[in-house]
Amino acid sequence: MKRPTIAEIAARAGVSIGAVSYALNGRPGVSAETRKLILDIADEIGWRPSVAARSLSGSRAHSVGLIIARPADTLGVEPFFMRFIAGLERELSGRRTALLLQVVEDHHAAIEAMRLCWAERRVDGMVITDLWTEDARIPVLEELQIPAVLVGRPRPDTELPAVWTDDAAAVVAAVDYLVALGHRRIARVAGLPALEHTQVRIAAFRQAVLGHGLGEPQVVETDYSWEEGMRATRTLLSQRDRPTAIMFDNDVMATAALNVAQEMGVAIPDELSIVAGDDSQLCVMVRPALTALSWDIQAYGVQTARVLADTIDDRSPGSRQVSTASLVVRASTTSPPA
Amino acid sequence: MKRPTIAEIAARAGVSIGAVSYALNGRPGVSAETRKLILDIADEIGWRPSVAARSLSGSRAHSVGLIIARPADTLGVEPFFMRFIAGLERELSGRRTALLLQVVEDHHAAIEAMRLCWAERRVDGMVITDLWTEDARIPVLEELQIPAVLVGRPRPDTELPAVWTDDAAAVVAAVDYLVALGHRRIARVAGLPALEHTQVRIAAFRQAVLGHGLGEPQVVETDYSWEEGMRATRTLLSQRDRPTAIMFDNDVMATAALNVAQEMGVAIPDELSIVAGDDSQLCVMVRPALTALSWDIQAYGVQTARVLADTIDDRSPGSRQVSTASLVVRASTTSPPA
DNA sequence: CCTGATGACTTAAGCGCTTAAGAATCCTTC
DNA sequence: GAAGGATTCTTAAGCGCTTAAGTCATCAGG
Repeated sequence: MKRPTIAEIAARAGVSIGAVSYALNGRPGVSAETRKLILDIADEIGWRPSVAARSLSGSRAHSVGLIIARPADTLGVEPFFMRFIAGLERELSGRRTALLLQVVEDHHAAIEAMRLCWAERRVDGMVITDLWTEDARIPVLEELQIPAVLVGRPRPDTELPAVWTDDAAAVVAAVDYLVALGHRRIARVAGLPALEHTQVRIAAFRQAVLGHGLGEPQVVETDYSWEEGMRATRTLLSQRDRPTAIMFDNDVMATAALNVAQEMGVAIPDELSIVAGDDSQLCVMVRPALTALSWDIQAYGVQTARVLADTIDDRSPGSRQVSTASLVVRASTTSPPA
Repeated sequence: MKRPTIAEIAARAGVSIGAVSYALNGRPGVSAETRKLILDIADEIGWRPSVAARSLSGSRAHSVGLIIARPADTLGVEPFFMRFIAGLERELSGRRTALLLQVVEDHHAAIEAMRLCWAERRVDGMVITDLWTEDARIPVLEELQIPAVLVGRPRPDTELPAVWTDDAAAVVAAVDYLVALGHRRIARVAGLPALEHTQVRIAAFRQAVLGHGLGEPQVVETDYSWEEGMRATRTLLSQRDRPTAIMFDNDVMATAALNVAQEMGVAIPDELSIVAGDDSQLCVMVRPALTALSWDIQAYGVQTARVLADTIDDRSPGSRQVSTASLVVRASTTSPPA
């Protein structure tokens, strides 16, 4: 029941382990005949290389790391990560690379986890999500020279490749849509202000609204949670000149808004249009179903894995953009009340 | 910029690498003085053991595997896994053990992934979720003698330890609650019939209903998805003597029911009471908020990690039961119409 | 003072694989 | 027919760590 090693293959084939290694790795130095014999034996006894051994000599861990920094209870409802991970996997499994997942409480713990993971040589590279405007992980990645790919737009403060989607364009499209419906007072409930993409979206939103000559729009910042979505919506709807449309930075908060509106007697979509910043089953589950910015998260994961693999192999892939989100119109948006 | 090794520590401390190894592992054979010196140096140069090297000699990978078999798009909305993983991590990180996550399409692929993962010596053990009544993974685990823990009740077909929650008791409690409210026609929308816990819950449900002298109850089987939740609800509500209460096997389907009911003009909870089988933010997000069976998934993860660690260390921990789900009453249940 | 135990190390083998360097064989080529 | 070059292997070192076995003081007991 011992797991077979190349030594066993070598013994059976009557050659040295060196020859076996060459054969199995498709390198020159063995005749076609011998190679076939070795491969056949390996196949027969079900041999698989020990990652530990390969890592030790080849100095490759054959794994990549993903560290998610979120308080545990916020996790789960956000469908983003599971989709993204599924995408990563789809690409990684073909490359015989494993995904090491870590869930930690906060940014600080994430950096510690990163350092540890790297020091223990557990991974060859890392996927960095939830980028902050000022992100303390970047200098650490550079200091330790960790191959990594940023899930977010390319940054001036690093050479690290990024995989990104044109958030700005998507936000602009949504604003254009609302304006075309006749809305003049459009507000935004943004996510964590420390996150880079939050800022990008806010900026795009402002520009779009100003571009339509609608004056400085209102933007409320939150932490992406259900609770803050409720709070923000309440704040916005309690004002005198309350907005006729609100764009939310994710689907969870948009759902929260639905409840607040009901509670406050604000009809949706007749008195208030709502756009969710992420699309997921959640948007279809609620009534009215939510108009949302929909993007292919799994494809995002696939691309990310590819760029990371290239980075690890020193093929410096450069940043890559994936398709822009598209607006899926459902029942939560319509023209504003006369 | 090279990562430090024990050889460097040995050189600096003026001792052999053997001594360093003993000191760092807290084993006898070095004086307190020398030990302190070594530890200080290790700390100073930021040494961390290379997992690869430890794995090779110690024959421990210091990782455990979790393989999730779900079509990618079903993933995400179900908050279960993220919570569960967060629980696993909380326990594992303290044990310097990493979590290797794999997401595959189906059961068959899961078995392949298991075999590969084990053959490559990537993990020391595995967490097995979504157990089937007849589960092809069990014989494989036994054949390869893979340490594993089953997330589900102990089984007669294996010695593998299980971490489980008393699903039956929870279901019975929910039925009792509905009966106490006055319901006499209670139906159940169950999850995947191939899954073991689905069967357990169905059996408990039947028994409870029969025990109250309410006759054979109606049970519809589904795949846990939103779509089938809709379909099942439609089926149940289109009958002549339609149920006055329905218990769903998860939160997603219960949410779907809310929509179907609205669509069919069935008032909730006045004309139909709904109980969700899982609790999550989702249950609070919808209107009316859903009465649900709530259980501490994170704690489940923690216990699972513990039992797995013990299994790996050969401390044959035996199965462990975690706290039973409790019924959280919200707005979706009330007495049946007169 | 010698014996035997104990403590504090060192030595060296080994985990399973990669890979540079060496050896043996065969084929060219002038 | 000898030198040079391929081709096909073997040898052995090394990756960073663990650990059984060996060495050498030191010290208590008789």
